[in-house]
This record gives sequence, structure tokens and C-alpha cells, in this order.
Amino acid sequence: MKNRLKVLRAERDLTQAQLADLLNVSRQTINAIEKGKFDPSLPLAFKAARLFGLSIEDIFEDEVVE
Amino acid sequence: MKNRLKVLRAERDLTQAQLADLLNVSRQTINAIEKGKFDPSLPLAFKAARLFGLSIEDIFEDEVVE
DNA sequence: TCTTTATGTCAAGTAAGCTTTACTTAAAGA
DNA sequence: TCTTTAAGTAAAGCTTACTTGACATAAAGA
Repeated sequence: MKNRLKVLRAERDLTQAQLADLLNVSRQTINAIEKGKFDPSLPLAFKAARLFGLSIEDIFEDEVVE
Repeated sequence: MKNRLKVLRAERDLTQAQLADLLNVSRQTINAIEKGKFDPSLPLAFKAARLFGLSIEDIFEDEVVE
């Protein structure tokens, strides 16, 4: 699943570590999500959406499977 | 995390098993999510939103942790 | 050059999402 | 009463999300 975290971070001048702190996850988790290694949990997606003042759909892009 | 799956199902006259099929998960998964046993993954939340023609935020309600 | 900061990655472990199988209960119809 | 259907639940196992700790690299500044 694609996401706009890197850009949203850049717009706010946040490092991966700072974003991780704000979302109460590890830096490695942010890195892995940005790199597409895995998808965030739904609660984490909600947290990120709230933090950035956006909807989940604005941040994460679902690829339609079929 | 609260959700409106049961009501959305009822509005469309779907059983848990039918919804499970439509979302490609097991009936037990739907039951567990409806009963609040665990949260769906983000991909599953996207699927449900697409199926019902709603946003994730319309279906799942995040409780603000702090 | 030396140090610091940000990012990337890996390995091992825990926790949560999800599966299959199976049993139980309640409601409704024949 | 017997059967069927929907819902609830539980155990065991697999997969994925996430953790901590560690190491590597590149860029930038003193």
C-alpha cells in the first residue's frame, strides 16, 4: 500500500524519529511503512490521519486487488 | 475500536458469512470485528469501505487514546 | 578529519490479525 | 419435533505488525 508519509513529513520538517515519537511507534516502524515493507495497523493509520489533519484515504492509497 | 458493520450489514440484509465472502475473510473474522475482539487490518478496512461505498472513517470509529 | 544526524536495513522476539475446525445456542419453519 | 440457518465462541496454528538492539552509509558542520 502506497502512502504519502514521506511528503507529509517533509512538509512539516519532521524526521522519521520525530514522527515515530508523535505516533508512539518505533523509528523502524515508520521507515518500514514508508518503504512499503508492511501496512500500518488501522489504529496507527487513524493516529497518523489525526496528526496530519487528513483522512486515512488522503494518506494511504489502497490498491484495488480485483 | 467501534464500527458500524452490523448495521451496514442489516441495511443490506447480509449475513456475517455473506459479508465475509464479499471481503475474502472468514466468517469468524467478521464476527470478531463486530464483537470488538480485534481491529481489522488497514487493507481489510479499505475493502469494507469500498464495498459499502463509504469512507473508513464512516465505518470505523477511532477512540482517541489521549 | 571527526562527529553528529538522518536514513536504511537486519535479526530475533512479541503481539495482533486471520485461518480452519469444531462445538453451542437461539430462532424459525415444515 | 426435527431441521436448518445465523450467530457466538474457542483452540491451535500461521502471517503480519511492531519492538529492541545493532550496524552501515551518506551528508553536513566544526
